[in-house]
Amino acid sequence: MLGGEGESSSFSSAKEAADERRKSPAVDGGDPAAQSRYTEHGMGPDRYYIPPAVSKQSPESANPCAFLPYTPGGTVYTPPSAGRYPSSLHLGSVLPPAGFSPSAAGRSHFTSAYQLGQSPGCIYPPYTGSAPPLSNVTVPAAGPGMRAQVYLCNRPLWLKFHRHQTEMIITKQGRRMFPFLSFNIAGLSLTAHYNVFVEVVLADPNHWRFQGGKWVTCGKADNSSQGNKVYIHPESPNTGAHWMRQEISFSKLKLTNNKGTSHNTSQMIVLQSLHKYQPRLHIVEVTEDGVEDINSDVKTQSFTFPETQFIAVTAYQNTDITQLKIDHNPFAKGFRDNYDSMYTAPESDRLTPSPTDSPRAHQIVPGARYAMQPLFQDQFVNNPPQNRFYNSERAVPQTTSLLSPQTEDGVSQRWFVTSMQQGGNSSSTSNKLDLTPYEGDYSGSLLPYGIKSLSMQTSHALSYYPDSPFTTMSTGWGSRAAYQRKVTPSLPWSPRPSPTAGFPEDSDKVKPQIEEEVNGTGGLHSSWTETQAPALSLEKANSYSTACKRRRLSLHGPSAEDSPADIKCEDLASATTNSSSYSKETPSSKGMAAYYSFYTNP
DNA sequence: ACGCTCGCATCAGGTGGGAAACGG
DNA sequence: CCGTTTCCCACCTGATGCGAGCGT
Repeated sequence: MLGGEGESSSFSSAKEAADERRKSPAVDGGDPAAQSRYTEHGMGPDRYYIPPAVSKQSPESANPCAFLPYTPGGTVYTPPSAGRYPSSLHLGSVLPPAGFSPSAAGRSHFTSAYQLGQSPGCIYPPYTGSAPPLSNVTVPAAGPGMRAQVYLCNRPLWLKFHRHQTEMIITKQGRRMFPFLSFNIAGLSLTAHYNVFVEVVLADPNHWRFQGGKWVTCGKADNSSQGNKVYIHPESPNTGAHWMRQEISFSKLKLTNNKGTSHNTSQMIVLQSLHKYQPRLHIVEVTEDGVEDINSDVKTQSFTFPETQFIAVTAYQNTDITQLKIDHNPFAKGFRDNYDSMYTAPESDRLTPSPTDSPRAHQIVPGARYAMQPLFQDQFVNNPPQNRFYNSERAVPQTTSLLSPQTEDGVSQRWFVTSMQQGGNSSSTSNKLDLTPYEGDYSGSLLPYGIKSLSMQTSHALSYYPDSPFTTMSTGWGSRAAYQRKVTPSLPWSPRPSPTAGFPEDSDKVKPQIEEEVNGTGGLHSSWTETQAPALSLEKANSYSTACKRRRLSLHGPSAEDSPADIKCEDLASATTNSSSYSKETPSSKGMAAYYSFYTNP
């Protein structure tokens, strides 16, 4: 995939562009000036985000799949002294001087009030149904001033954590988020340049404490926090085509409690333990040099996904969260206690974690991880494409209908936030994401949920990696091949050229891409399944059993009903009989067919 | 001889657990 | 004293380097 000649040429040009970009203060994380643009400067940390209250279903909600019933309304809790808009964003000259009032300054703030429905076949009642595939979604024609739509790619996984109140470890040296933020963006101008970054703001004005098995408020939050609150995506600035081409992952974003950290500030966001935070995605239109384009009507758009709220901790408090982390985070595989049981399927059916397994399988769904890891690793519930993690947080161009998981049945769960003005805030201060819509289906069909998620990730997730399984499967999973194909380590700012599409000139391919994603099938799929079944080595399994002895039990004994993590592979298999694909005897050759069955058989 | 593929060893970095240290 | 933070540990994965084997 990356080996193409055309590709290399595009890469070189991209590299040059990257070099140019590095000069841009806006993107060079190492440049203080650049940093200052987006880092918190005097803008108090005292900005709070109050989750949107449950809203009445919007008209769109009529079509559960099309848009989530959740409300718009994410509001930003603004202490008297705080500015209304993301304070941490000190954009200086780049941003309109007068406040960041969405309407006034051309900055829009969106919450996940709208989520792109997945499409028919969605297993979650609230979402399923007539959800239109992406193609049917009203996506404004790309162009300057257009409002973007953002999908939280791994929303299902986030929801799993959210149900237990997500916790994120913060350490002095910085700890990556898990789940991490991963988005798909649509509606940007193909040729315009944008900076994409995440800001983490206080979600509420309280200090939290884990007591009696649950989180309770304990005094007021310390608003004196200081330090960087923004993480600029390494590939910023880049064209809209580039951002829309594949998922945008923030897997390398690190959280720290070390205010004095002087290194890697561009990769670290400073938080305070026991405080609740709300990540927000910002998309700022800039000039090619990374300077905000003052001629643009819509300069900045912000998106908030309530389910990504989390409480920063230095040590996990809720064992349910710990278990979820262990179950889904490949790097924590050593702590899994049920590793053996996970691989009860015939050797031939065991999908080896490696090379696709974990890291690539980051954020996998519990059940999925055991069986279709490689396939599902990504977004669905979770898994981000591998290269996003290790090569550059960014995906590979979605060439062959890999763009989106929302294929066919549109099962792909992309939660989409569209232009929703910041207004309409609910007075509710509840920090809980309103899961009403989900709870029903979520708890009731949790299993399916995960499964579906898994299936979804496939195409998309894989697309992230230059050495995506899809790209290499045809020739086998040789780890070697995968490695060799990995994107050459490039400068952080290097725009990642799309192997198949030149950058950014090929932006016109984005559209077709979307269409592909909607139609979603790729010949690659079959080959993928055929080659992605490397068996888990017994040796590995054995070594793992040792680790399993260290098993840790949840003090609260998460009930099976509400602890997704407890769902075992076998459970999934049985529970998803409909989705025959999950059968232990599922030959890898059935792969894709089975794979899709997940979607088609809610 | 040269280039390529493959396997292995090594290293870096990520993970949660647990004990020790810290601080109110 | 108790809650929180820090540090170290074992484990895991991916990346990288090296040498062996093979074909041209």
